[in-house]
Amino acid sequence: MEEIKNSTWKPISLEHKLAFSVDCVIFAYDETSLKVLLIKCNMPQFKGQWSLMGDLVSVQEDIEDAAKRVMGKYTSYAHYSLEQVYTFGSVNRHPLGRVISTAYYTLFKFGEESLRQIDSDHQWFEVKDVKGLAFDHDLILEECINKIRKSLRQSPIGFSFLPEKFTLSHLQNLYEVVLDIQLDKRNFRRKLKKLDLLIDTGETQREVSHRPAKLYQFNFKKYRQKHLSGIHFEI
Amino acid sequence: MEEIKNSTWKPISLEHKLAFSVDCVIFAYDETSLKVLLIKCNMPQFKGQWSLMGDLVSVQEDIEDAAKRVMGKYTSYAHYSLEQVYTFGSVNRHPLGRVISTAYYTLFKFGEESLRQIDSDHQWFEVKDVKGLAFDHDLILEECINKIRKSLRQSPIGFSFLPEKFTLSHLQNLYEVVLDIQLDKRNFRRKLKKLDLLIDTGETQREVSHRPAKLYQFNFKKYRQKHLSGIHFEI
DNA sequence: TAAAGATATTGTATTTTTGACACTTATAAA
DNA sequence: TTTATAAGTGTCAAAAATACAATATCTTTA
Repeated sequence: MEEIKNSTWKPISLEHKLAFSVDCVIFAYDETSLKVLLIKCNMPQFKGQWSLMGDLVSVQEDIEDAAKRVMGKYTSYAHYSLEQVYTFGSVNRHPLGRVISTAYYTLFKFGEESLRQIDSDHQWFEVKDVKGLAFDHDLILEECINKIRKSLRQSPIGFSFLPEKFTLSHLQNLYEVVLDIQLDKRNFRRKLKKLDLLIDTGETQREVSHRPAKLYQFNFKKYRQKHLSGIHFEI
Repeated sequence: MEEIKNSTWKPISLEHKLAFSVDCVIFAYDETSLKVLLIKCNMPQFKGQWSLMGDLVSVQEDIEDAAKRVMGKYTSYAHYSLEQVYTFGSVNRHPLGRVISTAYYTLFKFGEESLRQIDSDHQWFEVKDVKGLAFDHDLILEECINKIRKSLRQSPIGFSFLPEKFTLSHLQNLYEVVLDIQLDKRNFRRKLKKLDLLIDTGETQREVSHRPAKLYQFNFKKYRQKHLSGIHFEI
């Protein structure tokens, strides 16, 4: 391997070679709660505990590619959002040695094709019930939840949770569940109308035993235009 | 060194040992512009270019401690804010090998003791004039500027730029310079009064050749209380 | 086929917040 | 005492946020 030198131009020592990983928080939303996918930790130090999905990053791999690779075990990640959240670098965060880790999260689309087969070592949990994860993963999850809540209000990531066409009630429910708040139906709809970022598809729901709702699509193109002109988004 | 195993319990290979650095963006504000401290890059690949301050993180060092160590060359960092911004992990971002780097920024207090002696290899630049930095530092700086602007509006980081006691005009000027906007004096003051986070010290400016302004302090304690109760801050 | 059940859709009145705008005041210097 | 300089202050109109309830449309069931 080629030699790396530090800023004072001395050859890099072993002191400066360490392991680097990505930890991926896979969120999903099922109309009643925000869920996170966890895996059973097989390290003796964390026997019986669950952890986030993660893996070491190889020297020839971009960290974002590593995150996509980890996500890719569970879904066709290309369709989903992927956000870097924070990098955790305490010396003792990993019991087997120095591992710095960057956390990413992604959102699973509701109503589309489901996960690739997951074995009994994997399980979905409601985020509000999660506690006692291995490593510093409680902290990582907490930061990711904070970030997703902030982003949900200030960017259009929520639409990644929903199918391409959705009703206004679906959208409102998503906000209520993820943010854990109650919203007024009329005020919510007025706000979205003023944002002017939804396309009325002209279609309505099928096979529901009540008045069918109109289906909308998010207008990503118009959003990007507004975003580039510095127009603020807030729900 | 102890052996690290990856998630499939095979011994870790050299493929998973790499170098990790921190890059620090040191901002300062001098009443007329937002400035950033840069250092001349002494690598032949970037001859004549400037770069951010950074260094490799050693295996026994927390990444935040490494950032403080880098900052500490220039100031008594303990008093200053330190924010992690983003981690840059492209395979080819460093010409001498694989180096993943986490970016931090800090804000220098205006009007307090100045920098430790900096040599001719260091220089302050107005952020709006900076271009053509070494490595991917243009990108890193851009991300830090975006973050600082966002944080300035949504958290009380601006006060880290100011001396403990400041006038409302100082504060307004800070917002105008860093955000590159114009603010109405009366509306700005009304907003701050409603936030109810400033303490009137009872003191006024000394030795100014005009009507002396009142001096205020930021009420960090009250801010923390409000913040914990989920009350939103926005200027 | 009529009634019941379920969810969708819509408007108004009140309060709060924002944005635009100009004069008076306090101090130092001339 | 006059002048220069920045500090400090209030109102009106528009926009946004909040609180609140009746009607419409579809399916299911009696």
